[in-house]
Amino acid sequence: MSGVDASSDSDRQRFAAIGRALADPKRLCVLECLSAGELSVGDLSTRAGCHVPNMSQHLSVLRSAGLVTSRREGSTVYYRLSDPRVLEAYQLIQNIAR
Amino acid sequence: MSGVDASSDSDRQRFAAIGRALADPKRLCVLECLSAGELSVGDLSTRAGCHVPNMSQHLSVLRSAGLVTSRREGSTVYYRLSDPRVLEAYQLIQNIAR
DNA sequence: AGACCACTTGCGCGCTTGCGCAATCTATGA
DNA sequence: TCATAGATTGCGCAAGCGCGCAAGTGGTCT
Repeated sequence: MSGVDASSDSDRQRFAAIGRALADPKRLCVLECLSAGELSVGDLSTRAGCHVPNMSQHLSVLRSAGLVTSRREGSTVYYRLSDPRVLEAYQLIQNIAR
Repeated sequence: MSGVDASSDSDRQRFAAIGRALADPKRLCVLECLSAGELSVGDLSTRAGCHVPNMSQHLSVLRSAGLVTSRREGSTVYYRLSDPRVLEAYQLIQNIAR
């Protein structure tokens, strides 16, 4: 438990992918917005203050990293956090940054 | 506690800086190595399998993000984790990646 | 069918990053 | 003082990222 075992290089590659997903202010904004529940791409883009295609790309990064999942209802796609630990990690980072 | 308050854009910028620091496999390797205690730049570079100048740059990124601190003893510089929460955050990311 | 809405994808452009290499700085020795 | 070891900094290049824009896809209406 809680040991810090050495990781293989390919493991670290996957961990780094999560780091990259957390490396952009707009993507962090998305995580904050989704903490209250699922939202559509359009909603997220207005809250983050960017255009829809741009938001779609950011969401693609977050989804590739496994931080969010999507659900389609009619023509609109709703995104949600895939795991509560995602929020834990973000809050930890916020605390570290003070 | 543990509320997810909306952050200002400049706050998210700082949080994202920590994300970027966690976005590289070699830097994650450094965090693993430093989990056991402080190490010199030369030691870290051999463990990460890279050249000393490259490691120095990675350490500069980690230090700018506030994840590590340095201590000079004679001509060698020792780096250590600045906060145990840094390791917590990394372990959380490892768990999320499954 | 056609028009419309929500979203995704592809392209092109700047900017940033990671890297190797050479040069430089700092401290310890002879 | 000179030489040497440890670490940092600057430079140049290839690769990657964030963005806007245009085009394409999937779904819902009349």
